[in-house]
Amino acid sequence: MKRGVTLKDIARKLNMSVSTVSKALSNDPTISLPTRARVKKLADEWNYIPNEAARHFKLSRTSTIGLIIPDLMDQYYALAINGAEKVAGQHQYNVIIAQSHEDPGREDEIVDLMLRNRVDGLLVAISKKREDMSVFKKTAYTGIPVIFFARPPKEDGFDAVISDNEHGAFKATEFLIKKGHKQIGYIMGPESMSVSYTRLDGYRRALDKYKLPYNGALVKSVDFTQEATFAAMRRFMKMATPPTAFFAFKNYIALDAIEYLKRKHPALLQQIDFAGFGNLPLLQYLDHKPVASIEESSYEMGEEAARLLLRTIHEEIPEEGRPVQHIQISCKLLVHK
Amino acid sequence: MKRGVTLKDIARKLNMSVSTVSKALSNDPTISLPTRARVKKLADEWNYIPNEAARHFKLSRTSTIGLIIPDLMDQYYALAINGAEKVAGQHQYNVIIAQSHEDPGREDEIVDLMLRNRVDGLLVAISKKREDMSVFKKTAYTGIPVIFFARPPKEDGFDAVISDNEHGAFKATEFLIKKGHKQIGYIMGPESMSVSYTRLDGYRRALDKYKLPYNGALVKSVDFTQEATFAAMRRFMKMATPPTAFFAFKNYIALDAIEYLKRKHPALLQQIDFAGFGNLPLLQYLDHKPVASIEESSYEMGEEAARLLLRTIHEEIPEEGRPVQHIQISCKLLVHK
DNA sequence: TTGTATGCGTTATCAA
DNA sequence: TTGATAACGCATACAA
Repeated sequence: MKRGVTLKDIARKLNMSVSTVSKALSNDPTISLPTRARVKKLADEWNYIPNEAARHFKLSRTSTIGLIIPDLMDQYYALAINGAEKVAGQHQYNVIIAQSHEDPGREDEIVDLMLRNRVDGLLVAISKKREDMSVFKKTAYTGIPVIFFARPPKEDGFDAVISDNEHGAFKATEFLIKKGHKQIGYIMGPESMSVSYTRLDGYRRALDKYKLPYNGALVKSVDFTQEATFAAMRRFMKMATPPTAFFAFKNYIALDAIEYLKRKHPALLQQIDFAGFGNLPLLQYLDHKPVASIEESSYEMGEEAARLLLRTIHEEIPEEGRPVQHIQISCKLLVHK
Repeated sequence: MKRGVTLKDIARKLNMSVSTVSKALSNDPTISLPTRARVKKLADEWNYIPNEAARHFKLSRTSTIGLIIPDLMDQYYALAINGAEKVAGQHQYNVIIAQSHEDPGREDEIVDLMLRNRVDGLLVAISKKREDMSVFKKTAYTGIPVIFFARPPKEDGFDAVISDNEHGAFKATEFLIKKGHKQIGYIMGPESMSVSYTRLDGYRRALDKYKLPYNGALVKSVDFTQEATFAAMRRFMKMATPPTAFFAFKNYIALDAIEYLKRKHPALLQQIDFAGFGNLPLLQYLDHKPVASIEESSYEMGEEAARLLLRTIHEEIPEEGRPVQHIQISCKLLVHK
């Protein structure tokens, strides 16, 4: 049988009604066991495959959630997807994935596509450059819940699951202080990202707690290019008393900073410590690496986000009556070697 | 308007028929411009979102292709996805992604799910342990074309896009030979993967070409665990004349091998060269790294696979009459530093 | 230029 | 225990 066997085909062959076949296949107890068996047997022989489009259409429910991330190449998101998929699967939900490639325009299209496909809810790690949140307001308006994760929107009023960046930064800085460092630089992320500042807060709180003075000159923002990091390091190392340790916004940045030292100040390489966000599996192969990483539990974040979304989907409370929901996932300090 | 505005809602409000509204929205020239404008205006105001489930159902075509890979965390596949998505997008096809996590059972479920969702075709990088290809035969039987990529099935008779592993292995080995090495080990991948042998062929051809004898003792298979690689290295280094260079099935394996030397034979570290498959961005930060990588163009592979699939979908020739299609993507030799 | 009618495959309700 | 029927939202052939 080519072109999709349907219930009707089976019904005709067995001289029963379509509804009987439908019920038999879904194990409806009002259908006699022998009938169920006959139907299943033929369905199997004929390779019957239910048409989900028709089911969804009929049921006006897809049991599918949409997941939008900036970039699949970033393992951080890949891991979050795994977490979300696990939770979704446990509730018989499917997940469809799409990437914005950091393009807000593409992101808009994806949201539209997913709404047209009638996903039951949306999980979104927003693209870096998004300013206008109207698409998501429109989404909320249609009654499709949206949970943001990892990358919260700048604007308030949206449900979100993010890692506890402030405390992670605190822990990293504290670790360096406890190792005896008194002059600690913060290689900050882009100023356009709110997380850069959240981590700055944690850095400052650690300094405060251990009575170390805060010095603005010890904080330099970089984008994620190697050149920017090199430039920042050049300026750091020109200071009268350069930092003896650095807290890096991301470990990728720390690696570039270490690379700079390798090239320009090899003698200092052993004495200067780094700690940064993001645990990278390949770190173990490096001879010179950060002494500690702050690991964001992105798997757990994916799980939490999915859980929150499913809860919201099944919520009876109307959108308006519900308070904004925020969940923070704690970060782990990982000491290397 | 909650719960999905439909064409009917719009039609009722504007006192027209559903079909007029439908045509107006799809810019049918038989509908007058003013009517089209009125319809579009209200559709916009009311936030009309077409129900794709209904369209698919009606059109019995989803313009969607399913993409199944073992693991999203592997950037190799993530990149292939990007390539496939690009090509699919150019032909107004959507892509849905799912991971098997190397579990053939899960893989079966995914295939089933995708068939139920009536994807127009399937792109599959098969899970490592799959033996039984019956699911895919069944798929072919339903008329849904399947293109395998990256990981070809062992069995013959399936369309596939893979990288030219044989020639890649040849190039890596040749590079080591040209560097002056005469005793070159091959740290082979799992024996359950056909690629392991394909690369062995390339290795042997290079030896042949440069009149070096092939020695079975210089080939040791490992799974991807560090322990296995350590064990293999231990045996290699116990040989009367140990290899002075290694061709590694994967660079991850090469890194473990280097790690072994670091711990057990630090003196030899500088003299022993490695070359392996898979370029890793983080390689640049390593002090001890392979001298060369074979880069598989997975992006290009994704593109090719998608192109082949779309071509097959639009093919008029029936399944049976079509010869098996195979495409090879060439690999690039990348010398480091 | 617009409207009517039909059917895509499935499930749910109700009747037999 | 089974069957008839309607309905989900949309696109299309055909009629007006």
